Amino acid sequence: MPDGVIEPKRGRKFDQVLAGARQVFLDDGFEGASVDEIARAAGVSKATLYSYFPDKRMLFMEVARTECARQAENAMDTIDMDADVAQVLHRIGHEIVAFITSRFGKRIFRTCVGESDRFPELGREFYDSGPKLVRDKIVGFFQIAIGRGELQIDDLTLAADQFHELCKADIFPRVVFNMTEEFTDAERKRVVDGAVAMFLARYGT
Amino acid sequence: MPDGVIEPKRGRKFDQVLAGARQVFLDDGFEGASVDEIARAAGVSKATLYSYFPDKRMLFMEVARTECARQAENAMDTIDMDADVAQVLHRIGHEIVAFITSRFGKRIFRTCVGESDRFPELGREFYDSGPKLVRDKIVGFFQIAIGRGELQIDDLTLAADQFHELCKADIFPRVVFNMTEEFTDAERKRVVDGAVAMFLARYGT
DNA sequence: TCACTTATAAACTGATCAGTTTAGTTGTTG
DNA sequence: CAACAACTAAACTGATCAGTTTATAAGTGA
Repeated sequence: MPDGVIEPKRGRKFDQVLAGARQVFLDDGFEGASVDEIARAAGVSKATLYSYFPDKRMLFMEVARTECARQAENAMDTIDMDADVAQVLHRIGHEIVAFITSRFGKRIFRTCVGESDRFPELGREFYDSGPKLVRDKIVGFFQIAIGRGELQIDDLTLAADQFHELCKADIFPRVVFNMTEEFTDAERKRVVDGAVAMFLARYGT
Repeated sequence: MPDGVIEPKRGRKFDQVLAGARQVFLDDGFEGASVDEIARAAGVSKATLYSYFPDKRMLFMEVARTECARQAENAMDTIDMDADVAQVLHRIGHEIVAFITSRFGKRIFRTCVGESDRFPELGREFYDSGPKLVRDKIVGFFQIAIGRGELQIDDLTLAADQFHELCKADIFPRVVFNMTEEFTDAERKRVVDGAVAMFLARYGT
């Protein structure tokens, strides 16, 4: 066995199952998705699916974990922490808005919340692999900016949480209660500009 | 038929059914609650239950509507709009935190979010009979305070939404992702004080 | 070719649950 | 008492669905 490459976890169809599951879970949520449907979407038999994953929940967890990490990473990696404070906040704000209004963001949030009773570890799993990373990144940025004398903050984590929440004003309830499908650039700008202005009024120097 | 009193909607057991449904839905959510369980909790036969409500969804809607209105009303009615701005904001902030950390708040939110696919009108129903009322109340207060020269706000609804979101900083994710059961007074105070300070830094005169 | 692994379709099991039906009980009113 | 309404327990229907089993096929490596 040459083992030059990391072997695909088990069997050839592992990724195929995951991809099918991702699609169906994102369309239908956890309870809404049937395993037969997932198997069909994955182009795989149900027996094969169950040879990779012990049950539906574990399959869902795998999908959620993988996707969250992917999303949070490449959202935050695009941001240049050396830029002007207002500019960085604008960029972060727009990333946050983009996430909560995205298909994936809506879906994963809804499912985590809705299923959190029958699935208690899911919430924390999601939080740690998504929002938490973003918060840490924001706190890191605050420290840099404070060092530069551009911000003045005593409670760093509170400030990060406040900024995050500010970016959800107006938009979040409309998303979460299924009241608006798409948001215009103007709507996004209004909220992010408002968040940055408020944040700087409080913590700017 | 003397009709001196408004007759109880239909039959004697209407309220009994509603009370049972309220209890079980609040414990188990919509999908988690079984109609048999509701009937048992209400001390009523299933047939009787179905003589009052055409199906489970309508029963849930009735419970949600009734409860939301009740909650939103008596939360906001306790607030004296003539007091000092900072004081009013503190009171409103604590009411908001109290709601989102309450058993009812958690439960209704989770259910609305989780069920919003198979139940699209539920989200708006909830929003209109709860958060919307609060927002209108806050906007009303802003207008008074602006008249008094104590606040300076151009986009009133955005400001109201911002304040609402600020009061959820830190607490909301911990509630929604099932990470914290109870919050101390210190935790609540930290968030509400932070929200008021930030709000006044931006909009205070 | 043989042995082994991985896959497949399809039938099956067992459970849950919304909503209906049935056959009978209770309470009220005239 | 008779008629009627509201109510009851319990069985039933019909559907969904997670997870298993069976019997079979296809690819691979020695």
